[in-house]
Amino acid sequence: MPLTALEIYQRLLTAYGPPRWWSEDPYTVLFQAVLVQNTAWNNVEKTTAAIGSRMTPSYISLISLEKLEDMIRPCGFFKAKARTIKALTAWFEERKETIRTMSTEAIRKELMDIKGIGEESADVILVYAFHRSSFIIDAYTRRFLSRLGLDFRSDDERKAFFRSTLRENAEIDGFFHWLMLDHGKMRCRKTPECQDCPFSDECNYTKIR
DNA sequence: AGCCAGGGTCTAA
DNA sequence: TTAGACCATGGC
Repeated sequence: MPLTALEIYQRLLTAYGPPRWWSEDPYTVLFQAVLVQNTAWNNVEKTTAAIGSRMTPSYISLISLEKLEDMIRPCGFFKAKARTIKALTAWFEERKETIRTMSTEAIRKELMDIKGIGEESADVILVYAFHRSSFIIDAYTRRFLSRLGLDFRSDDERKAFFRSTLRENAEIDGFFHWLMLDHGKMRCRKTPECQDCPFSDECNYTKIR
């Protein structure tokens, strides 16, 4: 009998909870969601720390594209990311008063229309910046499911799996995603020691690299 | 010394 | 619609 999403969530909560939110500041979520694209979180943290209190919509929209590129260079793909952050910042400044009146789907479509914002970044922003329900499927999530023997053909199928036993709720979606990151960082990363792992019975880690 | 990291875009078939 | 090249830096 395979695990359900609800059972997975409950085990993660017991093992690692309570989870932390990405950031209380919505703009920090937008900014870091772009920086972290195919990039180690370590680099994002260093870059964010160096930017400090200048990481505001008004400052970022004020400076030149080249200056922004230099500020985020350590995160890689800096030309593309700087353009994306500029566009995202302009959108946020224009829209921030009306976002709460918009449907989740409407916000998602506008985010996806920004070049450099794909499915994952849009979902991260929806959940952690705007508290809208949406499942975030990233590399950690795919690895995690795969190690539990849960294989899918697409991210839509992965989302459907989560949604089948969990109601639409932004807090649950955000906490769940963060718990999977915590789990991946603590357990399933460089070492195969999984004795205390809440999924030791189901996990395929040793078989799957 | 490679390989990988919390992706996304563009192109070819 | 899907696979593969490409973008770029830092850490191990």
